[in-house]
Amino acid sequence: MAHGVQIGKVARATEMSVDTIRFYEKEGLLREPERSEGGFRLYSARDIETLHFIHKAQELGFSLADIRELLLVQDERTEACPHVRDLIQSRLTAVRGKIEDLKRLERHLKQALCKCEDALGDGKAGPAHEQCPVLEEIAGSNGKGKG
Amino acid sequence: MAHGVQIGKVARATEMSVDTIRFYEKEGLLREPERSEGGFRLYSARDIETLHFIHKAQELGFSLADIRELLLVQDERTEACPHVRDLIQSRLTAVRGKIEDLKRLERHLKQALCKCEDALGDGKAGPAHEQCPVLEEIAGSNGKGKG
DNA sequence: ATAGACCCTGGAGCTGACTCCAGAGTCAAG
DNA sequence: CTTGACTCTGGAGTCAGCTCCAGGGTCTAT
Repeated sequence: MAHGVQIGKVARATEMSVDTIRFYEKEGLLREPERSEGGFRLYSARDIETLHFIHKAQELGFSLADIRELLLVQDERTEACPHVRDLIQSRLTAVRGKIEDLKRLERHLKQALCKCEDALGDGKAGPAHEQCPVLEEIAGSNGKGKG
Repeated sequence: MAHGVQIGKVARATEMSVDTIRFYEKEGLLREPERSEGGFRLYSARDIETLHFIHKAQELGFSLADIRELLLVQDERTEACPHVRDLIQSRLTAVRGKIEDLKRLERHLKQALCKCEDALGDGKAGPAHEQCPVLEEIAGSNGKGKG
């Protein structure tokens, strides 16, 4: 076993599960590794790099489909950039949109939480409210949403 | 048909699909509405309010399971607040974490994009790069990630 | 009575990214 | 040679939140 590491070790090294690694292979993200005589997968350092790449790219919000493309591009090592740039551009736009959404969401939740705590603070030994103010608010403000 | 609106109209009013509304009923988010003689669902104004509530709560990032709870709490209209507060609190924490993640992601993507554009800018009529700098970077920085 | 729009049920299918399983084979150590 | 850890395959299952479908029934207008 001079060349290649068994899948279990790779799994431990990359903090992925064995199943996940096989899954990536099946999905075309990881090339088919060499095999031992008995048929065990034997991975090279390069494969482990690929797995790290996948992990990183995933953290950057790329889907596995995106990553498959990135990896292809990496292999062809030709004019990758325009395509990669577009991928990144669209990712970036999406991420920015999401951040805005979440900030709005955060504001709403913060308000809701304040109301909740106000209500709880004053009704110490026996709540006099008919209804939770937060629920009322979610229910109440019908109509606009996109603004 | 004095009482109740058919599902199609409700769908249009709430901008949900007919299937979605039936799905919410099946999932216990929407109570079973009255029926016409022939078996058509007939919704009341209150049902439509519930659907708006679901929509709003979803926008606030609550899962359908959360929303089911919120709705239950709403019905019991007793001491809802502590429970609701906890739900909101955990939502808020999650949202804040996500915002941080996304901001980090945004920075990375921005950097990546800059590199891409630099590379494209100079290799106008025939790229002299062996490899896209962005891909190299994703691949390169192995090791730390949580810091 | 009939056309056409609408609605019914239930059950399957979809997306994305895994996760789990059974039953069989392989490998390293003692 | 046996034990026990590891690996193999193929396929099914999971989660959330829908979405679609067939094969029928209902409602309304003419």
